[in-house]
Amino acid sequence: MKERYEFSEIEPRWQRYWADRKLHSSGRHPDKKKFYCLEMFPYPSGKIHMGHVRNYAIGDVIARYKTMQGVNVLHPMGWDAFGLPAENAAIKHGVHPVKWTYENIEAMKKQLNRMGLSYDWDREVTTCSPEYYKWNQWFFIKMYKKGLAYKKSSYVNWCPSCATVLANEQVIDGQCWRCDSQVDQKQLEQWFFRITSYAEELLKGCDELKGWPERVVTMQRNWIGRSEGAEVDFPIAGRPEKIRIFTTRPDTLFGATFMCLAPNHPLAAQLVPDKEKIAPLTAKYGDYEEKLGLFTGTYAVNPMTEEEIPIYLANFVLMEYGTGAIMSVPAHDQRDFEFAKKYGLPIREVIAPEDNCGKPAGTELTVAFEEEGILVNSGQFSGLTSGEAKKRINSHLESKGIGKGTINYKIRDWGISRQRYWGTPIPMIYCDVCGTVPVPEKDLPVILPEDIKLTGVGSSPLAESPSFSRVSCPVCGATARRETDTMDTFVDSSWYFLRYCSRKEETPLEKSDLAYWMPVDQYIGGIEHAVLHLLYSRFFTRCMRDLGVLEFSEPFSNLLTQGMVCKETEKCAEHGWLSPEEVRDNKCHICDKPVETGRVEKMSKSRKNVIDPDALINRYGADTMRLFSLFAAPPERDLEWSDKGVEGAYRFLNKIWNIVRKYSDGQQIPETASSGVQNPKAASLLRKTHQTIKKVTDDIEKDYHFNTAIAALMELINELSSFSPASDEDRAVVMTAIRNMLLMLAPFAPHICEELWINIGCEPGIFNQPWPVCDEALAKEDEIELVVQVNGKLRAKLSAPAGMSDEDAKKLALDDPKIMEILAGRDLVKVVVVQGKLVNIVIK
RNA sequence: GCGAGAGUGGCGGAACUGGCAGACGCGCUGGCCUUAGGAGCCAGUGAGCAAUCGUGAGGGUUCGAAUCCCUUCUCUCGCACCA
Repeated sequence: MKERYEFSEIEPRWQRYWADRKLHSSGRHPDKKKFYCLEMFPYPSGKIHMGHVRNYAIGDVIARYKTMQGVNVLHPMGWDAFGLPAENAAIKHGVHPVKWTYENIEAMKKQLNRMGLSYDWDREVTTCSPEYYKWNQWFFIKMYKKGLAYKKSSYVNWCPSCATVLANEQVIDGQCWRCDSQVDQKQLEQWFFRITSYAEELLKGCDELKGWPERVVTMQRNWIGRSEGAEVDFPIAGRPEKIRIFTTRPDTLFGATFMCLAPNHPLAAQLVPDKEKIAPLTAKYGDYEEKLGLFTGTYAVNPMTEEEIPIYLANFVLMEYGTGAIMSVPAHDQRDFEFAKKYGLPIREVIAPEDNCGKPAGTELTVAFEEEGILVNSGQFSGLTSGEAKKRINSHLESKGIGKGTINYKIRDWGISRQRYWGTPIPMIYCDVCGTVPVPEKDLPVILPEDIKLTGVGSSPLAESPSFSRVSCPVCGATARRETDTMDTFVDSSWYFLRYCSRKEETPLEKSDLAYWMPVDQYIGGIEHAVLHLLYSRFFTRCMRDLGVLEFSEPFSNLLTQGMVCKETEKCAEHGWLSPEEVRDNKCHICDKPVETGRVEKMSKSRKNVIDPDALINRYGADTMRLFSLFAAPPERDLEWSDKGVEGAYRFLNKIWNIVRKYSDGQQIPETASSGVQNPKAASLLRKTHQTIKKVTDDIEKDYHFNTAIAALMELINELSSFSPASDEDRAVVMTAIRNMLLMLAPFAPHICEELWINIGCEPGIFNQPWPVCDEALAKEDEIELVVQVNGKLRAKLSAPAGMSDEDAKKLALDDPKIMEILAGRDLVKVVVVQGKLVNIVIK
């Protein structure tokens, strides 16, 4: 065995070993329990960062641990390969997105393999390959036919100078990222997925997400934003139109003393033709610093009281929510209250607090009473509770044909059209004769053409390609035109986890494969996808279910949102942010000025507080990098990077190397697991070994708290290294400890464990070994430390036999000389005994 | 403003169901070894001379509170005039 721990020799060798034997290749074994372990696939930017390292290290430990538990594990990886950066690279450097993307994938795959991750690369998915996006198109057509994909007019960011559509991330402070021109909103016909049809189901499904962090579920609920209420039509005095409003408080209808419209409500421009007057409202639209209103000069009729009430335009009323118009009930809505006070509008109480015997406040209100209560001043409905009144008023509205109870959602339909090149072509054809026609299934995929010039100027890149857009109509054969927009890349990531389940090219969604592997047992990724990606995936899964592709609704049983990787920032007064390499002895490498150490923040290129995983592997090896990122914090919490901490992890691995070397002198010592070991120190080591098995297993099972699992292994090593065996039996205990320690450390630091495993004379392939099982009898302490408190304060620690009775414990404590001294001359009130742990003596 | 999470040594973090606060690691101190140490090994390390005091602050429940309850402060994240 080598004297030194040479990770740079060991790691590639074992990576080759795993790959050559296809050790991570998974197949169906219906008799075995399955486990689908999935990490969010990366965008192939070309380089992995510490966030990836942490994410994938966590997933890899779980996958390897489950494998050792004898579970059939699926652990795939792929590439979220469509997207804007490839297009930007093309515009800036003239590299074709295809070349750029595939080269990046190659580079990143190498990096991932250097980390020693246990992926089944046979199942690799690359979303920009026609083999993959063909199915995006297939789904799109299926959804179109079910009415779940439709077209409507919507706004996009438009740069007038580049004459192009901009993605949201290309708009910086309202300006174009390339030319700084002011960005306009332009109306375009675009494709949408009708996610609102599933709003109710997606919301109800939230209750089933028991394995998700509560805050993610809450964010999804808020995003869907369900509220129950009513829609009511208010006639306009002297005009034919009606104003439809949405309210969650139909019980307050009698208190509506005015109305407000959003400044961009379609009626606003008709009621106030002078645009100049509306401008100040538009300028402060949605700005909740102050409430601004403008009287339109027109009145509406409150359908309950028949009163004429003024119609205002108001900056706080949003066109995006509800109907863009509200009835204003100043007595029972704080916003309306403030508005009424400002503009001198009448305030009428129609709800009285229940505990006030159903009487209105009497004195003038200083704030709105927003709670529910008893109706007053409400005609036939007076005296009812709010809850009852809502029902009756809703049916009253319905019988009169002026409104009805409705449910409103914040969630909007999902706009998927992108006026970009590097995405899935939307498989639709526009024919002057037949109208909008889907591409026939047999003609899929609609291939993204490669002979395209990307300039960043002009309309959608595909629209500039006549060979792409000109097509004959699949129905009538007439000359027609293809849709030239591409799909949002969130479409790609909404079902990639399904694609991994099958290997066959032609049946990407083999039902039996999906039935076996899905749902994902553990999904791991960043919190930044709490809403969009995870919600879209839940939506897609339901659509597929309704298309008969699969038979479940929730794709991810358990979700772990890992924390960010952070590091302190360093800044030079003259040269700005500095990377770790640019700081020497706390001084700037350019000007030698002292460096200011800033707060700990998420690693980011712009703040230069990044660590390059490749450099780290070169210096310490993948096992050290993995170990540190798992040890420094529990997975769900933010991790603060520490160079010294990395060295600590490296030291730990070296320590293990040296211990194993000390005992692997070529001759094999039989191991033991029996009780009745003579040497008490050896017995203690054996006990510690089994206690560690229990602790490590529990820590992994319980919330994947790898940091404490690793700490337990460190404790075992510490005890192991301070033990000097004197007999064969002692040496056998040492081998038991080493063997189990290697098995438990293997998921965290797989390479070194494989290497040491063969060095203690075992057959190669530590991951073929079962996970160790704790022998409770051996783990049990035969002597305990009995803590003695007097009035809750620690006064003595006595050693006592395990399993002693409470009476004996009490006696032992009271008989202790030190305790007797304290108790002398005091009244004994009572004695509390905690079985096998503690005695608390209460005295006066 | 609303909602969620967090606050523990010099630092990252431990502490089961209320039962020895500070596991493990980093750093620091001393020693050994060494031509040398930013290597390795050994010992120590919450504060305080002590009695004691210590888990953001204040109160409460309890024989006993980092843990449960109330009040309050700070930080992080999410939502935010949602009618």
